[in-house]
Amino acid sequence: MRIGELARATGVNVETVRFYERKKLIEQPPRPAGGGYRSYGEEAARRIRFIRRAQSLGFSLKEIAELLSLQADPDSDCSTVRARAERQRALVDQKIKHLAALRETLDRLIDACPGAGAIDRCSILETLENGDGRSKRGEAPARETARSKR
Amino acid sequence: MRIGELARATGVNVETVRFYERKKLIEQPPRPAGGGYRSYGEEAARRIRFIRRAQSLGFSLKEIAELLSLQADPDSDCSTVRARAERQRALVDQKIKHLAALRETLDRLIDACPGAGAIDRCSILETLENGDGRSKRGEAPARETARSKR
DNA sequence: CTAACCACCGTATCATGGTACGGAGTCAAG
DNA sequence: CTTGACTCCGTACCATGATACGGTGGTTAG
Repeated sequence: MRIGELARATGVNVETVRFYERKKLIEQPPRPAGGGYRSYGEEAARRIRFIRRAQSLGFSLKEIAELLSLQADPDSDCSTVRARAERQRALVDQKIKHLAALRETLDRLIDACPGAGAIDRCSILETLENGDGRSKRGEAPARETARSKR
Repeated sequence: MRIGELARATGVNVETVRFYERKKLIEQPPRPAGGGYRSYGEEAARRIRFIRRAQSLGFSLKEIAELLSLQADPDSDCSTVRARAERQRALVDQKIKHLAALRETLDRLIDACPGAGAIDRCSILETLENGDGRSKRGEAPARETARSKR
């Protein structure tokens, strides 16, 4: 398989394949001596599908790289992988809780809104202006990139 | 108030204030003629708090800019704001559903995992390899940046 | 008056997950 | 033997939400 075929077979962009190579998520096959095109095997396709499935479970590329190296390491144990999955589940739970609280607040705001009338008496905007959206002052927005204190 | 005081008062970084200015979320006061420091009023502080509160409800800076311009437009109606909030709620609902499905899948995987044993018989990795994680082939990972087809 | 300390400003960098581009090389068909 | 399709490669760019840096200039206390 050449790279274009691989990309088509796995439903990703050619550039994405190269991107994964740069990120060491898949191995770049050597160019044939004397020049020519790289040739990819089924292994590469399986890797890419692995990556996409893991992404769909919410794993980041970094975490996926870790899963892949666990997979490659004969000394690693299934319990390690399981622990990763559990950590991921806990993160997902956290996010769900956060979103549920958000939803609550939005609900309250929407219910309190008369739904018509001049903008300067909009209860939603007023709440945003003056607070009492039950959020701590100066609260950091829930970012994806939560690299703990730097 | 000078910028540092404003930043302290609102709990954000000075650079963040400037960043919001560049993004036109808050107005940059003119420098006094003849040089000197810009002076910020309570208005600026209210704006920044507005932004942080709206962020904590899941609005992006772009959406917040829209809310702010609605607020500034005397012809706009409360119903428009309400509609934004409803759209936001729908998005939150969608994300919650997505995460709940994720959680389900992770749960199944974790339950099926023996929790110990050689990595090459790990059922979690196997599922990622061969699929049946109930996800459509070639599924796009749920990204935040969902700019519809380009 | 001068040392700290802040403000100003443009630009660079971070992380995340890609996508795009341009020029050169390769390959197969006509 | 040329054309068109593809590959290769480095680098640049997209969005998102900041944070950092360095040089210059204003301000204020001692």
